[in-house]
Amino acid sequence: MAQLKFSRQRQALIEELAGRRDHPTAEMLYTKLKGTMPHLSLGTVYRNLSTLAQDGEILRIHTGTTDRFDAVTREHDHFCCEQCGRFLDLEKDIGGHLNAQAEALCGVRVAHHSLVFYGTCCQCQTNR
Amino acid sequence: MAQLKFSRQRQALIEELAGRRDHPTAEMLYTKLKGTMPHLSLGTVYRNLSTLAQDGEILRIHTGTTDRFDAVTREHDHFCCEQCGRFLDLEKDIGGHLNAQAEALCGVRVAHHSLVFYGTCCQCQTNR
DNA sequence: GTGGGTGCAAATACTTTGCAACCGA
DNA sequence: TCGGTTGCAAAGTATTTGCACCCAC
Repeated sequence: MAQLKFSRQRQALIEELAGRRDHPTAEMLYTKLKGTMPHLSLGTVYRNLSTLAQDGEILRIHTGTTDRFDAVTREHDHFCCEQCGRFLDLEKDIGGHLNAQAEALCGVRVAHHSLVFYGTCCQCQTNR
Repeated sequence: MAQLKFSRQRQALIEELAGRRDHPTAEMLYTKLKGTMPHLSLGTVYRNLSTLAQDGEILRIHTGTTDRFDAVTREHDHFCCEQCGRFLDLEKDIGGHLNAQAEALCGVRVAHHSLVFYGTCCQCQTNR
């Protein structure tokens, strides 16, 4: 992979993502940044998010529907509400446990930041 | 949701899935069954897999790329090799742990069978 | 000037859906 | 017969990619 060159778009993306805790989708970031950068394109957003995620600068979280992104790369997991889509942080206190098991079973180390727990959040449970 | 009626296609799908341990994709099941049911369509496969998963008869596993399906609904987790796509079962001995944390944090119960751990399997690690 | 980055649009990958014909109860 | 199911094709959603132009170095 070649050397990264500075770009206004990537910089804005990094700063925007770092400033929020709601694990936005590519579309959400695009819509927000489009306000100040009218010519920004969705392809550019995806391109940069993919690059940054590959370089480990940010997290890309697969959810089954739309991927979410997270500037917090400290090891932690996530909870996704299957009803309302709310996406929350979970602290990680079970990493060692998981890795021990995965390693014993198939000789791997589990990638950090890779867990999403699905369920129904308290709000949605109340509304049922 | 209306009452399910018997169908050859759904029956074949259930049996095929029950007979394998490789967590096939919809496409893989379609290709296999197409051999004995030439008129089978991919839409039917997806339709039935979605129904069965909703009814809890089978598991639908989101992987970030193509969804995988599993006839084993006993509570367990999965490991996905990000390099070769190998998809393995992990036994579950941490369910209580996870649920306790999730419940304390956001008042939810985590859905069963929902975890996929990403990493690099031993084969792929050797080849690097 | 050169090579990486961008905008735009088209393409891709996966999955769902509308509809008329079909089939199980 | 009635209503769920199918096959087929078209649509939908999320993401990637080709290409000509642009800009950081």
